[in-house]
Amino acid sequence: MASPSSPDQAGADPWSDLLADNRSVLDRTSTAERVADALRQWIIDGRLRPGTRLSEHSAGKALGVSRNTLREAFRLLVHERLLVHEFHRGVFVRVLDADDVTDLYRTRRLLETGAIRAASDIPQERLAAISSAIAAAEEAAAEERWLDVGTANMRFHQAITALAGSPRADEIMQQLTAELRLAFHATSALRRFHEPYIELNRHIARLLTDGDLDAAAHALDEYLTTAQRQLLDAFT
Amino acid sequence: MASPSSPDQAGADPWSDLLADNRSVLDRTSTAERVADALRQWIIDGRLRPGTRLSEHSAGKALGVSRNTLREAFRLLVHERLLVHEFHRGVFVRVLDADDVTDLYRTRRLLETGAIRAASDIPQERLAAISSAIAAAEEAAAEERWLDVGTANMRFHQAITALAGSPRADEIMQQLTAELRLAFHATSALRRFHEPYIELNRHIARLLTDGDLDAAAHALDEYLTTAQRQLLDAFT
DNA sequence: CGGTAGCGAGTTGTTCAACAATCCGACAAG
DNA sequence: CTTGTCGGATTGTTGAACAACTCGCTACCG
Repeated sequence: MASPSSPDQAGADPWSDLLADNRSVLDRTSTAERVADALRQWIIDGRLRPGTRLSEHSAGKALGVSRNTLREAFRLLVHERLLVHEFHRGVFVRVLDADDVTDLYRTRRLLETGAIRAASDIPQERLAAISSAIAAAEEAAAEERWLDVGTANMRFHQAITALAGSPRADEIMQQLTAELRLAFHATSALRRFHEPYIELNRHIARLLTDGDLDAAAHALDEYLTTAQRQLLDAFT
Repeated sequence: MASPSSPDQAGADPWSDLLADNRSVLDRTSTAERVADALRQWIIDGRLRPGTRLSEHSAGKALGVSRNTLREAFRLLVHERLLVHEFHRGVFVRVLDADDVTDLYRTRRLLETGAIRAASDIPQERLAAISSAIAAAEEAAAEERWLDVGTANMRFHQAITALAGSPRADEIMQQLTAELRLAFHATSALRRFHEPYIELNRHIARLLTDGDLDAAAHALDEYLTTAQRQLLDAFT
């Protein structure tokens, strides 16, 4: 149903656009991908703790999919570094070590400060996306929903990366932030880890709207350094 | 066989090193990954042209693996963007468009110039890796093996990225270069595309050894701009 | 007592066969 | 020339089967 048969009612122009949108939505109905989406969300939410083993048999039965399909989903998440696959031993939710955290921040610094420096003539909508993320973080903080604060905070950094205008950079950043969640959950304990950064985010956003890219990049660099140190300290 | 039971023969030290090497070789013997490696190499070499369709049945029979295993390999390469998967239609060797090329260079610029700027006190071995890549390119160029020139050229850029000292950045860069091969093969025709850049690479390497990071980053930026334009032009 | 060899249960790696869902080209009808 | 419709071919997904492997347990031996 909803077939493209219903014809020339009004001689409309904007057709192929609408089609392109729906295509991407309808096409992506693969069971393996949906399973991967679910698992990813569980990991990000912390419902699956790092180190947890995911047995193919039980996980497959729990999700109602076949073992083969589940394996396809596992492959996807292994490639995203959310799971690790040990040959003949199974897949586990990844547990990050200090080196991982260090590298994660190193890469983020590369991407985010690079995105700022590469940006010139920032479009209004990109600034709006940044502000929106900060506002969401503030709102969540006011209601003490710290997990959501973390999510909004990540959205802020993704919006920063988006300044580069590069789909690939965006995707890489998305993966990095998902990975970073593993670190948060590994340390756990700190529910208020994100709070102090909201104000800093505001500051950076202000520098960006003022067009002072260099100062913004510098502030972000410092931000990342202190955040990294704080996370590493919590790692004991 | 080769079990760690054989004990204290000689009080040898260099054991775990040798183990770590072989472990990575022996452990990762997954059929799917080996299939993916083979396919990846074929794509990079240009033996599988962009747009080629890979039917599960025939490809599986050709490689002597089951359909399920082949699917796992496909998933891997789809995630690396070397293949595209269209639902219920099959997998194809990816064909890049102009936007892809633009974005590829945008991301490279982010990573490579960022790596240079982030580097301070470049270790000797990293400089050696860069020089080695250039030397390999010169050698291949002298013998007119242009495909190898391209490979060496990519190695140069990977060595540049390695200045950041980030495993993740390295891996991202490796993926980007593999993807870029698709563009080269899509345009084909230009066998001498890489040649003029060897000298430029030398120039950048010299700036790096002199410690003039800013100039190096700037030169690389220009390099990428012209390379991008040239590739886009060849795209017609 | 310590270590080690081997057994066995459970899990993963891989293949195979089957069926449902879907795409594609061809052919017929308007 | 467009629009249904049909059938073959391919993909999506499942379930079962067997081989290969890991891990904990036990019994054996020094």
